[in-house]
Amino acid sequence: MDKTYNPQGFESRIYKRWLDNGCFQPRQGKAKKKFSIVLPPPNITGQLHMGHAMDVTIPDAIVRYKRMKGYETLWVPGYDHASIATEVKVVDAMREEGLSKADVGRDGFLQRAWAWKEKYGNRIVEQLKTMGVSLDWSRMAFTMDEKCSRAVREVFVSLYEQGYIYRGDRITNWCPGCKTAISDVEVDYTSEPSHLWHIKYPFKDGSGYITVATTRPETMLGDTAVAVSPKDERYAGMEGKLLVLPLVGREIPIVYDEYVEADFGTGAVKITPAHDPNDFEVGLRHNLEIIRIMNDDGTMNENAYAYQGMTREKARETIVADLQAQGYMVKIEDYTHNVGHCSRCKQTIEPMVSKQWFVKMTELAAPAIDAVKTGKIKFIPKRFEKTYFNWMNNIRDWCISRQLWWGHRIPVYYCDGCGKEMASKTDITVCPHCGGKLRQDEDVLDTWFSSALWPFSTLGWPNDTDDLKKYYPTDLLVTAYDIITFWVSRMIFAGLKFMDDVPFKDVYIHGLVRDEMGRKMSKSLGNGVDPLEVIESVGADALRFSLVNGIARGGDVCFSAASLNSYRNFMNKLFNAAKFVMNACQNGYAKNPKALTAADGWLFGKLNELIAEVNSAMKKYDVGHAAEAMYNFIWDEFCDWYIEFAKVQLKGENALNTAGVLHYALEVLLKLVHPIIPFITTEIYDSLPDAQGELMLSDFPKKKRGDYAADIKLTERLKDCVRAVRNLKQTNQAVAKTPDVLCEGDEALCALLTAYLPALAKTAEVRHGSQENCALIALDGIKIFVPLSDTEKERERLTKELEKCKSELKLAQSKLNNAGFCQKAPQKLIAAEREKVENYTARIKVLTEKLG
RNA sequence: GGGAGCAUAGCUCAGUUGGGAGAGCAUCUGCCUUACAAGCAGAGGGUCAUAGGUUCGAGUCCUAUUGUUCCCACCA
Repeated sequence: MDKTYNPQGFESRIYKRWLDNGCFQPRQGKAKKKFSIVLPPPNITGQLHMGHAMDVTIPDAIVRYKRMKGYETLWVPGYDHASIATEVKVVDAMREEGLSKADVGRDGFLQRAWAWKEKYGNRIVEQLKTMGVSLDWSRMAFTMDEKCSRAVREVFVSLYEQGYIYRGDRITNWCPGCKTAISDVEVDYTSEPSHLWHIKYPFKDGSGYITVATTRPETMLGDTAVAVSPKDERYAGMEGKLLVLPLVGREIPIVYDEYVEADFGTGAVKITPAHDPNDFEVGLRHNLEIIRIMNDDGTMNENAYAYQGMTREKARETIVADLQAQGYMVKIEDYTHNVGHCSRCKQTIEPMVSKQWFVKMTELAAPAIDAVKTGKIKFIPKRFEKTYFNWMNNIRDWCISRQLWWGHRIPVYYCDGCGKEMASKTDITVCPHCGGKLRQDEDVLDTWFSSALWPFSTLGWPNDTDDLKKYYPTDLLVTAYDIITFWVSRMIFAGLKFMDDVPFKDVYIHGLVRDEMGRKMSKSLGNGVDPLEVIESVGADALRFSLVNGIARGGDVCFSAASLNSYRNFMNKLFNAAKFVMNACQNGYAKNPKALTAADGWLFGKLNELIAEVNSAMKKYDVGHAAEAMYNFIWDEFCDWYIEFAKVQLKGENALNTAGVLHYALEVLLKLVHPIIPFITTEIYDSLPDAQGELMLSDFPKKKRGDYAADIKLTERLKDCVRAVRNLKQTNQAVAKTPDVLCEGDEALCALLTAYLPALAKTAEVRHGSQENCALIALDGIKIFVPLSDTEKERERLTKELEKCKSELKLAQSKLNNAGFCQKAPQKLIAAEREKVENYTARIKVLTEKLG
């Protein structure tokens, strides 16, 4: 072992050893049960960030715990092809060479994309390893590898043939930057100042006009009606009346539709079915013409009259100017509204009609809702079920086609000969119906289509593999709350549909990692903390501990340098405690240590309590609670108390046994805390005398047999006495630096004071007896006398303490005098209050006597 | 507009089925005690957002209010 804690010196060495020894592969254990879990696949474009670090630390702690508990444990790694994100990066890279997608063509582009994936895809994987994750790398999966692609095809064709997948003209969120449809969840809305333009739409018969209000005047070119509320008296009897569209001259009707609210704007809405989702619905109801006025890149198309070729922004500007010039503009109000932006390229989303593929969701969602309702799947914390239900109950059809090249190409073929359309699990070129030539659909699938299958595609489905039989359904999914809708809900319906069983039993939702000021870590703010830099400076264990601590409520975690520092210090503490133990064992130690002293028994008993607490927390996946309990135990109980006791005992006749107790306790603690901080524990365990095998493959500690209640009680009283003497020494200058101490009362306690007090509170010898001119410490069953050079201050202290005792006594008595309390409170509490009365009465007597 | 979370020490947060509030950091004081100064010991600091209610008893349960954060919807 090194002289100081130096994680850089051993973390990578230990990880390599785990890999070489195949420690992460499942093996049968004592529990005769399996525990399986899949990793949320990070994007191949990604660099490790704190979100990943969190995604990985919690399950790793749980997986390591289960493994040590004797479960046959499998944690499946993999990564995601990230269709749109990757395509954007590859396009960017090509642009630097002066090339576009059109220049290189589909095949050329895909070649480049795969090359890109080969080059960068592994980066995130290597970065994950520095976190110490015990993923079974031999089962590494990729959403576009052969296995996963086969699953995607199987699912698509099956859904297609069962009629769940259809193609249709629908309004989608069109991104003119990425030139593809994107799903609702890929749109970010921001509130932006703009205007509400009020425009005159004259009647054809010359009898005046209607004023419509709009936030997007450029879309008027595609208007095919004006809608009003049927209840709006201002427009009574006008249904079907024709208007003349300004600048265009097209005649459009007034329609009545419930969607319009009479009290907003002018009560009249221009209807542009091709460029607004609500208008589209109105259009369907009234059988209106759909006129698309923009190209895929957001410029105005051939339906845009004089404005053809202009950008959206330019067209708006020009149209507004023209309307004003021709007297159609009634007024322009300032107006703030929400504008959608592409979450990838940030361009303004254009709702636009286009031909897209959809999955019918209502029927598929029903069993998925049921699975959570009936408790087959549990969310932890439970409140996230509401998010899930809210989403699933209002589910809309899922637009699964993307106008991109990087991804799973939609396996639908069109025959030029007979015009038939078919989906196929394998690539086909000749029409099975007429022998004609087939064309495959140009679009690719939404990335989430393949990740929805992750829990079974990674295990080999649609083949009936051993992995699938053994490990599906998985036991747990750990992820952040921001992808419940994207991903969790889709895995659930896919699992139920194709595996006829839930994909996982528990969903552990954790919060997001924020910065010290509570802001989301983001590239644009530049406030992201790089986990790799953290590992470089303080080690992976300190990072893991700081991520795991304080995640109790599924709330967000603020990552601060201060707390990271305190966990780094904790690692140092553990390291040094281990050094002390090793030193103590140098001259041998008892292999089966016994509770020869009260302190020994106290430690055994407290360790037993800790083991129970950690087990119960880990069973509930409450890693944060377990971590906190161990932190406090190792620092306070083990280091600050037992090691100090041990320093005394090691000088005496029980030295070998004491060394054995230390050895035992350290081994138990290393095993307990290993799941959270695997590196440092392994490094120390390796150095422990007589350690055998890999710590991560060893059995989780069990309670030591024996009843230690009495030892615990006695030692806690000893601790009280030590603290009281320390306090006295610090607060009263009339006490000598190493005072003589006398005590009388409880024999056993007096003996302990004689043994330990000189070392722990820096006193001279402790003898039996009593003395005048002393500070008096009166605790339960014992009196401690410390000589004073000046008794003035001591009188003050005693008076204060007497007052305190009296008020405590009064409080306890008033509780016991309360009839309601005595009748309804549990017996244990009543007894405790009675004991208080006894103790305080005794102490008051002693103090009163002393004060004279 | 709909829904959810949060409000506790100067700061960041714990507080498990209701039984007299805790930690880390920061502050102050004393210690180089041979595992650790990345440490040890001691101390100060909170009307648990506000107002009601249930209860023998409320930080904890209920209602309302205020502040704050997030999710969903996307009203021209």
